[in-house]
Order: sequence, then structure tokens, then C-alpha cells
Amino acid sequence: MTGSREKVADAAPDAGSLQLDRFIPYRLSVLTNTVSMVIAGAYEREFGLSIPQWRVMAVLARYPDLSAVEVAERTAMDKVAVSRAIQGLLDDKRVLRAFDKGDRRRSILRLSAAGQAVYTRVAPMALRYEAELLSALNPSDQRTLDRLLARLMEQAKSMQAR
Amino acid sequence: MTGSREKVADAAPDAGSLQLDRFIPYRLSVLTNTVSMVIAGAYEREFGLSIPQWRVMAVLARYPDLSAVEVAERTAMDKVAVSRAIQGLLDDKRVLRAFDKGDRRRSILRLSAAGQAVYTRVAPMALRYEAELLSALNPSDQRTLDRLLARLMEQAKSMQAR
DNA sequence: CGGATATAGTTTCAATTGTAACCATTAGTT
DNA sequence: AACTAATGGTTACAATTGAAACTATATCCG
Repeated sequence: MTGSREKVADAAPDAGSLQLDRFIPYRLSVLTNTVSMVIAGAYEREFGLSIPQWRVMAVLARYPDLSAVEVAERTAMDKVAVSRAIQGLLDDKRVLRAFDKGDRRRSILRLSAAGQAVYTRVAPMALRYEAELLSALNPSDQRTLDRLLARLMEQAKSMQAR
Repeated sequence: MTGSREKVADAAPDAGSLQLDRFIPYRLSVLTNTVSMVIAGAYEREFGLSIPQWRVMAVLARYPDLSAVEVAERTAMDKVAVSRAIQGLLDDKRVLRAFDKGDRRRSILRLSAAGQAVYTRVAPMALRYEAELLSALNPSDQRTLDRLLARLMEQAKSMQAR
């Protein structure tokens, strides 16, 4: 019925045959946005935390006394984003800041008691969301995902380097 | 050596043990951002196209004569983003807009000849980037990725629904 | 018909984000 | 010491994005 003659019809011939909903970068983007919105909504609702703030708290919980640039490295955020997240956390008294004796530019950051308290509640929630997402995959596929993400990240970084 | 007593040490005990760089939503986000930046930079540099504009063109190439909301559905963008992308494409004369006879609210969008010409150059470039990214995986892993993304997207949508 | 409701799309305004410029301090060089 | 360059961090400004309000048209229902 459909294709006996040429010149389009309904499904266009298409340069190199690209279909958006099969295009991996697009699918990654949609997936990430959906996941982020779900989780960010919960952080915000329950704790008044933005995603950047959450990331900063997560690294400070595990590695206290980092400087802002060290936080930036470990969160894949730029230093401006880190500065802003920290400012908010300082305002909310969830982070304490000191400055290095030997190098007075360098800040030394850690969670306050209040920050710790918040963190011990956010972290399990984050892990539950992750677990719920991954529950769509069996354990073997979960390990595979882990591996594929690592490889893709490597490759993406090398593409970025050029 | 390390763990015979409790109460911290250097690597914090951590609520439920969360490590940011092992946290899937974070890794997805970093991967997506990296990939998007690489590709968006190329679209912008070579064609003056934003990612939203590129998405709109991709669906119109394949499905001409959609309305703006139909474009929105097929690009996972909201109607404001679509409206703005289309405005830019109209300004650049890469998209033509007519209005439905029977329902004059409804627009009917398609690529102009110039838009088609651009598209036939962008699409192969997009596919090359995708191929380069995926070249980090063997064919079997590529199929697996496809499957896992589909499952995760399903699950993310169902989480969002609540 | 006339009034409420819904839909397509745009505009407006606020919040978020990115880039560049900017202090302050430290390190290197002569 | 004095000058330059580099580093840590913040600020300022522009661009992007999101949410809500708005216009126009169409539909529903009495």
C-alpha cells in the first residue's frame, strides 16, 4: 500500500536516516532530565536543597575539610556553581567554613551538625530513588549499566578533549 | 588496620554509604552534560543551531506538517521551548509556517528548502558523533545499552507519574 | 445563540546558569 | 624587594530556562 512509488509519502526519506527517538544523545538527555526532575523535586520539597547543594553536601559528608576547588573537582561542577551552592549552605548554616592558615585564599569546608543531620536524611532518600530506578533492571543488567556508563563517560571525555 | 573501632577516621561512615561518583543519577547527569556540550558546540559552531532547534528540525525532517504541540510531543520539550525554537528557525528562514484552514490556531510546520539543506548536513554529523560515542562499546554492548535505556526511561516515567 | 471551558501558541517575568571580569593572596622570577 | 603570573574564590552581566499569565480560536452545553 504505502511504498510503491517514491517522493516521500508520510515517513520522510531522511538524511542518513536519523530518528530522534533512537538517537542515543537525545535519549540520554531525556532520561537524565526525567530522573533529575523527580529527585530534585524531592530534595527541594523535603529539605529545600538544590541539586548543586546536594552534591556539595554529599562530598563534604564523605570528605570533610575540602576547599571549594576540591569540591568542584569531585562534583563535576565549575567553581562558580560551587561558590553559589556553598553560599546557600552557609546561609542555611548547613556548612561551616574556615580558611587555611598557611594559604588564606583557601577555604576549608565541612558540614555543620545541622548539615550532618540533614545529610543523614537526604542520603537514604537519594539511595532509595536510585534503587527504585534500578529496580527496572536485574542485578546482572545493573552491573552492565555500571560498566557501560563508565566506558561512555571515558569516551565522552576524550571527545570533549578535542 | 582501618576498621577495628568505629567513629570515623578519614573516610566518613556516611549515611547509608553514598558515594557521589557511584551514584547513577549523578553519573547519568555528568555523562549527558558532557555529550550535550560536545554536540551542542558543534551544531552551534557549524550551523548556528541550538539543541532545541536541532530537535525541531529533526522531527520536521521526518514528519513534515506537524503543529507546534505535535513537535513538542515528539521532542520531549515543552511548548514554550518549542515556540522559541521555531521562532529562531523562522527568523533564519529554515522553517515555513502555515496555519490550518479548519482550525486557525494550529500551525503547520515544515522545513524550507534552506532548512532541508542544513538538515542534510547536520544529520550526518549528529550520527557521526553518536557513532563515535558508541564506538567505545562493542556491538553487543550497544544493543544492551539500547535496551537498558528503554527500560530505565520507562521506569523514570513511572516514578515521575507519582 | 451565549457563556463557560479547553486548546494552540506567545509573551512576560523570575529564577538558574554560564562567561568573563574581578579582588585577594600566593608563587616565581629577576 | 619588585614585577609578573597563577590560584582561590566572588561578583556582575548576559543568555537560557521555567512557570504563569495572556491572546486567540475553537468546542461544549444549556
